[in-house]
Amino acid sequence: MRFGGCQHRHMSNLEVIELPVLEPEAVPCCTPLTEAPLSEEDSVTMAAMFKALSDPVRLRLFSRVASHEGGEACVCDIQDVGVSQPTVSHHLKKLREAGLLTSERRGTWVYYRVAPNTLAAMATMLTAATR
Amino acid sequence: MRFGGCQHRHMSNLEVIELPVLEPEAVPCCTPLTEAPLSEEDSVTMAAMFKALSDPVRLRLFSRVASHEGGEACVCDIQDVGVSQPTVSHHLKKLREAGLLTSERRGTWVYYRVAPNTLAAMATMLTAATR
DNA sequence: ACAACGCATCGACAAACGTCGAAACAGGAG
DNA sequence: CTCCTGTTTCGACGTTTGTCGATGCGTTGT
Repeated sequence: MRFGGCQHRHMSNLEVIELPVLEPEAVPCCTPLTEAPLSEEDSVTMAAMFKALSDPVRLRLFSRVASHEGGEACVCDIQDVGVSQPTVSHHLKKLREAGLLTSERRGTWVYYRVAPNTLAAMATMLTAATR
Repeated sequence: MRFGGCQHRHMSNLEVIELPVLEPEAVPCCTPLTEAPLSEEDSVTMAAMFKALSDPVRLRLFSRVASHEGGEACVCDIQDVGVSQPTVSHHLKKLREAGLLTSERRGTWVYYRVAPNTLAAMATMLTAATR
């Protein structure tokens, strides 16, 4: 099959090779935005997380990973978002560096998952701020 | 008093003049990011909201407004964030255009408040995504 | 009327960003 | 080993962004 590509549903029991991820267990901060003004240091940390989701393509890629069955998706499953494949890879790297996604290679494919900690921090800042 | 500036705690009962605000009652979207992949249109809308908080200075300004007593703050109360006054004004405009803040002029001063709707949309996307 | 203050706008500039094609890298299949 | 496929990295390019000083506008007080 030449063009059949990506007929694979999360196959388990394969050798797992970790790819370099910046911060494995980093839960950055924070208190809700309404409670107290952000410190200069925390603002830099949190702004970087928001910046990761501040691009439409990146946001779509992230939502595709987050909503994918099994909680993970390989690049080939989500890469048709209207930009070239190198650009997709570039955006996934940004999401990884921001601590929003993790990735691991299994054979030929690279699978991305949502890193829950960072998302939780962002949610904490916003939810309590909704009054 | 020459340098006493900004000794004013939310004085009520003053004539209120509305400044131009882009979207008064616009609640953009959305479903949580884990539920379904974002449409291309929604991704543009939501990315713009995240982008508004993607700068450290802007995030600090927003948190200062959000955490200020009375739920509002005038520019002079929050403008010492390490950048020039025109830059502060520029960032506040960005936050206004993104639907995150509203502003109104009362006498000499301009007061900013948090617009709850937009924040709620962002929180909705993130909270349910924390699993 | 005039000066002083608070805030917004304008124009300019360097840095950062999103995008692409070309090339490199990694695994699997023949 | 060699080809093919999936993914990342590399340069390059045009656009956007954050920042500033100078200027303008509206209000207050003298």
